This record gives sequence, C-alpha cells and structure tokens, in this order.
Amino acid sequence: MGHGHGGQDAAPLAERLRARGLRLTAQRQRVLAAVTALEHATPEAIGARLREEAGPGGAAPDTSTVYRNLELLERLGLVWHTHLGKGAPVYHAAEHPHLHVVCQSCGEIASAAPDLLDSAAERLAADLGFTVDVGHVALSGTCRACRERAGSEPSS
Amino acid sequence: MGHGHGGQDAAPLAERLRARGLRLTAQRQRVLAAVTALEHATPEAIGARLREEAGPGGAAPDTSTVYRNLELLERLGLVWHTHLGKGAPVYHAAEHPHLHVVCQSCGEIASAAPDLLDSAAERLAADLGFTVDVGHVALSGTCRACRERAGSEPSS
DNA sequence: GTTAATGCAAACTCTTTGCACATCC
DNA sequence: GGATGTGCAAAGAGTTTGCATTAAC
Repeated sequence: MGHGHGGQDAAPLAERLRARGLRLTAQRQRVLAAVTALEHATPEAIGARLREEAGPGGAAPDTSTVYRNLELLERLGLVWHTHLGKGAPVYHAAEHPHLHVVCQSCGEIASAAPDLLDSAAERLAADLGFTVDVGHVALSGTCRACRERAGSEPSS
Repeated sequence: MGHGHGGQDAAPLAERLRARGLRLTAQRQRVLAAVTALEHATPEAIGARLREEAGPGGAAPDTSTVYRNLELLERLGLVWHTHLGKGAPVYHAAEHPHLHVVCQSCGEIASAAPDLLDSAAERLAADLGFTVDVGHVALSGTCRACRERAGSEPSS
C-alpha cells in the first residue's frame, strides 16, 4: 500500500491518453467527471447524468460511447468497476481502493477499508496461490436496517 | 453443523414441495439433479446438460422452466447461486456453504472454506451491523497460473 | 376435476458491434 | 490529411412474462 498521492494528479486523463497516442475528447472528460461525481454509478446512471448535464437540446454522449469510454478509462487505470450481484456493474474513480458491501434486500452500498480482507487474502495466497483483487470484490449480505425489518415482520 | 448426513437426505425435494402444496415434476427433479452434478453451472449450462441427457428426440425442460425452477429450488433452500462477475450466475447444491474464488483472466473457479471470511464478517458486523452472506460471496483476482503467465509476457 | 406447471413465443434489459461521418492532432 | 472517436442502428447475450395446453394430485 501507500504510494502517497494526496489529491488527484493534475490532468492524468490527458497525460495517459497522449502517452498511448489516443485522443482527448469532450466525451471522455465528461464520462470521467460523471464517474467521479457519482459514486457507485452504473453505466445507465452515468448516461442519465450526462443527459441531464447536457440539458434539453444539448447533445450527450451516446450509450455506446459511454460503454467504450468506461472500458478505456479502466484500462488507463482511472476508474474501477465492481459487480455487486445481478445487473449492471458500478464504477467509481480509482483513487482509493476500497471494498464494497451490498445489502441484498435494499441494495444499499457501503464501503469498507481494503485491509478488511488482508487475512483472507493471505490465506488464499498461501493455500491456492490466488491473488485477491480487492477493488473488484463485493461482499453481499444484509444491512442492519433490513435485518431488523425482517425480524419484525411475518415470515410469509 | 452436523446433521450427520452422509450422502443426501432421502427426498428433500418431494418433502419440501409437499409442505408447500407444490408439485413434484420430472423437470424439477432433473434440474436439481443437474445442479448437483455440475458444480458452478450457469442456467445455460444446466439447460445444455438437460438437453444432452434427453438425447435427440427426447424432450428437455424449456429454458424458462429451468429459470423458474432454479428460483424455486433456491427458495426451497436446495440450491444456491453466486454472481462471479459479469455474465450469468452459477448455481450449486446448497449442502455445504462455501466461498467462491474466481480468476479474472481464465475464469477458473476455486472453492474456499467459509471460515476464510470469519474475521472480516466479525468486523463488518461490529462496525456496520452488516451480516455477510458467505454463500453469495465471490472473491475475484488472479490465479497462480495466470499470474505467472502475465509475468512472463510483454506488457503491451 | 382443479390447480399448478410447462412450453412456446414474444418482450425486455443490458451490452456490444459495424459502419459512415465527424473530430482531434 | 490521416487515424481515432462518435453516433446511430442493429444484433447479441441473458432473463422474464403471458397465455394456452398439459400434467400432478
């Protein structure tokens, strides 16, 4: 851990694109901005946000462009995605690796410190030679509110 | 733990169906058998297996029936599903809860003991009141073979 | 005989792809 | 100007649903 980077680098997007001979477009900047602004956003939610920002009459990036750029931004190391179960994956800015915890009942997403899985990761590495990718991990279960709600309701 | 069941209980499917006024059909028995036989099978794979078993000219359960019965069997507590990332979920017989570990590169699925996450589960319960559902958890990462393969190849 | 379950076909969601046109460098 | 990126539309997985027919009890 610890590369000691404080906030965000100046313009990592432009830099990384140049380094690969790729182009900086308005769409790419907007998709990255939307991912950063919306935590845990699905591609659909990101698209909706962009349409909102564009306003009526304004042109928002096409859905296919959103998908293509999310994939690109992930390759560039600027965003990260996690599958929380069925349905769409969620994206977040790649600054701090963290772990996702999702409630099966209400869908609420909480974040946890990555070191939560350190001991499990060590055991897996030792036993299976398997390296856990903390950023992609989602733990599922039941949050306190849903647990209490379920307890107080009839079972049928 | 410890109901001391060596193999499988006699006919838990028939029992549980009766208890709910539901019917025992050939399709339900076959879907359950396929899930038990195939570890980590997707609905599609289960359907394919059933078509194979039926042979040419034989009638296999329809895809929609497979889906409906997987859902039912899960409600009955006989099968369990896990999302391993993008794509279809995988089903397994619900006998032993275990944890899934999936390699992002080759897609290989390994199983791990459920107590692997005990300490993490305790911390989550204490800090967030969140109860982890071990059976639904899939950890993603890289298996030893893929890790070594990646190390020996050019980065681009 | 009555209700539940199946099969079939169509709809639906989420995602990817092909290709002409527009854009960035 | 030349290659990359975008929008559009269509195709593609995976899953769900409505409804007539079939099968369980």
